[in-house]
Amino acid sequence: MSVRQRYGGLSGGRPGDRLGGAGGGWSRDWSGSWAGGWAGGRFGRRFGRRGRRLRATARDAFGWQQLRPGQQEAMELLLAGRDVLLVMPTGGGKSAVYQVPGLLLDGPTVVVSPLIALQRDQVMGLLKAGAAGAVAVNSAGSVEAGLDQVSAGDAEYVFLSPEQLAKPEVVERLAEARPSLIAVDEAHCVSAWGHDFRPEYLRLGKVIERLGHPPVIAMTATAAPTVREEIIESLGLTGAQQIVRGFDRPNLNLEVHRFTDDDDKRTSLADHAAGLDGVGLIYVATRRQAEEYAELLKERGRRAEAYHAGMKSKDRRRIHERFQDDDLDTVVATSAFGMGIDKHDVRYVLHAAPPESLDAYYQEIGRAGRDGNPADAVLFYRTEDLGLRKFFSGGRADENLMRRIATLVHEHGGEVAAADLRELLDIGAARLTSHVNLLERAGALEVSHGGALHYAPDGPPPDEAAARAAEIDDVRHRMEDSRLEMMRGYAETTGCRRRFLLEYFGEPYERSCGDCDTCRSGTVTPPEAGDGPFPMHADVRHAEWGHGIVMSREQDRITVLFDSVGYKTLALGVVDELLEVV
DNA sequence: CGTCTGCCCTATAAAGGGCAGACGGTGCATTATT
Repeated sequence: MSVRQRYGGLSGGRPGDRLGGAGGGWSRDWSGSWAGGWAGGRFGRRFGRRGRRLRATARDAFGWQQLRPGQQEAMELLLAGRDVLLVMPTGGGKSAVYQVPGLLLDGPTVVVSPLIALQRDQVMGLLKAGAAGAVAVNSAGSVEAGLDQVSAGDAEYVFLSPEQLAKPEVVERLAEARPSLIAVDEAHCVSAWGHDFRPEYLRLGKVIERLGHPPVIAMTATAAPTVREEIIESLGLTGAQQIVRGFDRPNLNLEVHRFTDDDDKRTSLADHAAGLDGVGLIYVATRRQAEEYAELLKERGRRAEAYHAGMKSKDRRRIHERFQDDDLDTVVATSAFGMGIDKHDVRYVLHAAPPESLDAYYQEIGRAGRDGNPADAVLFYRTEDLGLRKFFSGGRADENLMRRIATLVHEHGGEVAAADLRELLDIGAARLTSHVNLLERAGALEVSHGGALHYAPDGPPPDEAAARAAEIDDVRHRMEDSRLEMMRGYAETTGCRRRFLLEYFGEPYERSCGDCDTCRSGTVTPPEAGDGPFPMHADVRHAEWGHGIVMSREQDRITVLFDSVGYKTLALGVVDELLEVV
């Protein structure tokens, strides 16, 4: 399957909606979204009756006087039975998009949420609004009691983690309640966490099927095309409509400060942060750095605290509260601090090290300037800092282990309990799940409702299955490496940074913003006029890497997203013989 | 992949070089122990 087929197909369902070969955009849904901002209106007219019902419910049950076009469009699609992928900035009102239709549809709404803290916030908000019952089913409380509440019809909204949904008995209970809507919150976790950290994320597609596949909405604040594609594929969304609201945040001042020496960088960042007004965030790569930088800022007279997952949950909660209440100037954090931040006047987000992808970077700097006032997004960068990210993404799957798993299940011939396999192989649950996930994608294993494994009737023999699974894992790692390379590209580009970011997210932006550090310093070469040999978003074929899509063009180079190896930046003049438009 | 830690080594003695090995993020759930 080609990138274009996948992208085009993803927003499909209504063929007339696609731009047929015009080459200017991938689908009308997208072009309408990124150009339109909030100023829509066409959907309200098109779905008059549903729109009125939705607006009335929003007003009567939640007290919202108006719905934004992106919200209403998504809600109407859900009421019409469609699956939706919604990419909308935090603070754009993503929660409303499932809450309102949830009330109108007959049956509970299942909300998949990655953090217990987020589940708690959402439940409290809903109960406060008083619109309907809500319950979180997780290890912080009684799972049994929560499910009873659902069975009794007392909970319109049920919040669960993917781990709860990996338990067959939980899914059975939910299925009996006949859910009418499934919302997957923070859906980028599917791609970011599913493959190793929290492999249950990759099982959600099966869960959705088991729950009868009611309309599904997957929601996230930031996702590049490859990530969107992965979410849709992994969740098994059918004919999903993508609603992508503009990525551009003109009030964010984009800068990169480059260093060769780590001490210089540290001092420079601390001095810089100490001179900034307002409340801000500093992202660091390790827990230890969080402590160190917090100390440096305290020495400079700022109210700063570290935040990372190694701290007591009580202290973490306290720091979060103080941050919200302006009782701190700066929180110095690992990636642990982020989801659940609801603060609109964050004036700066500084990075002491690059994250693993531009998706993660944009997610993190997106926490600045939600109020629309100017805010700084400054990356303090050394090339060496990419090494740690490479390490974190490391770990290739173990082909031998996969061969052993496949062989065991194959020879057994029937249903094998996961627990038995774990004991037999002496490995942890996460390790088993991630390897089983790969074997499943290779078409060798199937997981039944009860959670047991069996060999796929038409599956390849164990050896071949393991090899195929290893190849799937390999492609993913190549993709991941290329995403890190794009992070490097952003940090090291002499072109317009805003353009680099937006084109990464698939928004054509063939100009310079005039406002980022590179534009101001005059290093930006003017974008190439006209079409050139490789137009934006053209399908191309490379002699070695096969099919790809042109993601960005500069005067002397282009960046192509290849199906097999991810992002590659190619020098024009050199590459012309190897690359052709197809 | 890069950095930090701890140890050995040298040999007027002290401090610093060299080297091997450890460590590095995100959270769910569950279980055993106070």
